[in-house]
Amino acid sequence: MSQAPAIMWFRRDLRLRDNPALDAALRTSDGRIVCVYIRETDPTWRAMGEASQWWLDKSLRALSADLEALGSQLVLRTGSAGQVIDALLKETGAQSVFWNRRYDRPGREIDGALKSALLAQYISVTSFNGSLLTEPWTQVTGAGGYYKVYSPYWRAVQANYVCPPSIDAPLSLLPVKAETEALEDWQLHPHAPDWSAGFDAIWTPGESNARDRLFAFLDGPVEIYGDDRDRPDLEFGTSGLSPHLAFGEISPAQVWRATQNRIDANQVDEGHARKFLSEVAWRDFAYVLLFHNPDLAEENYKPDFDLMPWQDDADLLRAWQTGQTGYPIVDAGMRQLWTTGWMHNRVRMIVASFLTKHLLIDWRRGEDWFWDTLVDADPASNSASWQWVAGSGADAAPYFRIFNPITQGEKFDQTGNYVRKWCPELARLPRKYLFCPWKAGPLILREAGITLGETYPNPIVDHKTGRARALAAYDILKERRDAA
DNA sequence: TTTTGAGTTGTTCGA
DNA sequence: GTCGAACAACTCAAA
Repeated sequence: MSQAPAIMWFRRDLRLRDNPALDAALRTSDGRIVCVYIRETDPTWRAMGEASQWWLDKSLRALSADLEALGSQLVLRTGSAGQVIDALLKETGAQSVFWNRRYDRPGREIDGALKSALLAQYISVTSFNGSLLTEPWTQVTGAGGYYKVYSPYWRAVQANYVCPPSIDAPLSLLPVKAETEALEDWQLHPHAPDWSAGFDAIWTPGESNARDRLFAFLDGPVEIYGDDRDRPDLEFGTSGLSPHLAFGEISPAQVWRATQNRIDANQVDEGHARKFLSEVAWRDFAYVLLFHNPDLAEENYKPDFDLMPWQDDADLLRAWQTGQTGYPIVDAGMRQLWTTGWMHNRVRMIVASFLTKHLLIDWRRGEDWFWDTLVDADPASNSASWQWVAGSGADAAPYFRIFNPITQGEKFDQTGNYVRKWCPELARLPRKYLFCPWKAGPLILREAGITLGETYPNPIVDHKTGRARALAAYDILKERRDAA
């Protein structure tokens, strides 16, 4: 007697291994699983940015191929989740639905409503933690609230987290007939214009590539991660796992397990490896903040910041977006982002500080741009990190911490190769002037083939002036607050 | 309830 | 070049 099929609803968990919802669906259905990805049309949904859609396109392709190799298929549907799932239940006779949980407000609302509706029809619904180490409500302070400071949060995670045993991918699946839309028709690959030409050289979406990246990282770079993670001039200073994690092609539990195994076997330096795990836990921490502050992408975490005198300036914003600020480390970062869909973490902080402090532009403009252009754009990390830099966030940088875009370049782009790669018009400058070309004399500029204001912009704001103006803005903020 | 110590990622200035 | 102190005031977490 064959059991009824089960529906596995894939979201940001595009993998077959270590997928608790898929595993449970398998056990319920003897392998007769309807695997579906829904292009959701709910109006509360924040549409993915173009770079993320590029990634999604390739990731769905990879998942689809993996499922076909097991004898199944990936069903693609467009519509509201409720209608799509309802239709699939009717078409296939499935009697149970499985998914891994999400934590942003639209996602929770959609899932919660669907779950109630299905249970009312006696359809079984089971959800799992497939995307985080620990879920946002599990780490509780002595006073019973959620953690708002990372260090004690990390201590709690280390004390409480028990990494679950790994789950194998299904060995085989049975086909269940269901119509699917064609991925090509979704047109996820950027068009008008297609600015993704540089992505392919860096990224290969998909589960097997995510694992390759993890193990390549654990086989070498992790050994000195604590030092090299801040070096944008190194290709393998960081793991490069962020987009794979954002789409769930690999789970943080898999990352934890593999790293912990290396620690236990004394194959890696424990301090450096734990530093890496603490960065993975930062991703969880961002989800804690998002879960308890669903407006994190739109509203200041600290309401005081509603009084901040931001400046609206479309030209300055455009100069920042296009990498034409006249500060080489900032421009290098923004061009790397535009070309590859990714930016090194250290440089993200520098460009974010520059936008919100030197230019006094609202962090939401930066968050929007990153959301559209990052392949790893994540609803929790993106907003939590922008607010952290801007000073409006939880456990944020003190207001007087204004990154100096010259000394940051000198300190972290140690070889200068980062700026030389992304700002090739400056490549012939001696390192002494690489991060501040306007300080070079006319002879040096001429020898380097640079005409400031023509081949490379003059700084759009003077560092000292910009810093003083940002500090003055915080004074205004304080005055307004105290007056209120 | 009160108290105490601490808080991812920095910069500048002056000795 | 290198080093330590000052930069404010506040919130958080735990004793």
